[in-house]
Amino acid sequence: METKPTRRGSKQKMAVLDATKRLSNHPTAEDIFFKAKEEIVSISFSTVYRNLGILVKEKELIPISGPGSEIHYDHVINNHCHIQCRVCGKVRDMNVPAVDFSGILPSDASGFTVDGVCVTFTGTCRDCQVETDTKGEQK
Amino acid sequence: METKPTRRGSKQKMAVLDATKRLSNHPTAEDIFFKAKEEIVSISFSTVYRNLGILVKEKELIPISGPGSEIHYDHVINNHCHIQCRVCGKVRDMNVPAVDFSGILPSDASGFTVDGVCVTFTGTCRDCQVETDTKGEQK
DNA sequence: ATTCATAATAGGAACTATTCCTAATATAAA
DNA sequence: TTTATATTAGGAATAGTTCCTATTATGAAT
Repeated sequence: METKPTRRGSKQKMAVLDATKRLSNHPTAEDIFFKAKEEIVSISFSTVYRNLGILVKEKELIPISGPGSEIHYDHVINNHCHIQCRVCGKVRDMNVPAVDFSGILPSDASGFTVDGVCVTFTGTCRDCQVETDTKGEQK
Repeated sequence: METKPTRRGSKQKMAVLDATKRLSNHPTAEDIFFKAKEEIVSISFSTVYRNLGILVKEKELIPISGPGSEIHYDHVINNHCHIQCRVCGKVRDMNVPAVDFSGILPSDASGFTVDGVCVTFTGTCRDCQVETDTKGEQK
């Protein structure tokens, strides 16, 4: 059968994807919610979460999780690394080659099948370095 | 034990560290709480969390965060990779060389200072593969 | 040993991110 | 138009973690 005319792209789902792309720098679900609200005022948080989950399964987005509890989303789906600021939680891309997990042997993974890898560096972003300096802190 | 208790290592803090070591395989705060309870019945969740935070700062433990929301803790503090099962959340060590971030240039990190890296592979552990097969699923 | 200042505690409330539930609505196919 | 089903908004529920507070334990100084 050819293209099944199902509801593959509801307005809300498209709004979620668009919002993520327009924000462009690893937004959280909350960021995406407010951005999508600009298009569809009535959109709800659960709709955002549900569609984010769907878009991740469809490989339109990748989730990034680091030391913070929030999940960030990236519409750039090629294999690359991220760095997250320990202070403010901000996430940025890194210009270092991503880990290639295609060569990982089953034995290396102690019985696991491997389907992905998430490389997240941690550190302090420029803004937060400045703030720390200003306060003369060091903890 | 009869060693003089100092402020630096309260009974509870030591119980938290011991529990993590005895569990040995990347326990969550909850796992550690119940294990530590075997030593100190009255220990509370907040004491576990507070001491886990302290132990991480003191570099006695490292926190592991992956696709799931829970933080796992590792008492093996040398640089190594982990793999987490998408289905059950289990974490295991990986026999692949860890990413060496000592050569990361500031320019690569777009103004960030880099202080660590977390490499977490994702996949499905043997147990969960079996369960999936049993159910005849494939998603 | 008693007093004192303070570090650490237990317990629980509060918080945050996320998931779940349900009745209502929108959509495509018949 | 009718029907079956996907999707929705809204809010309740959950899970993991942090925060708050009165109380207790500790080491130092008397």
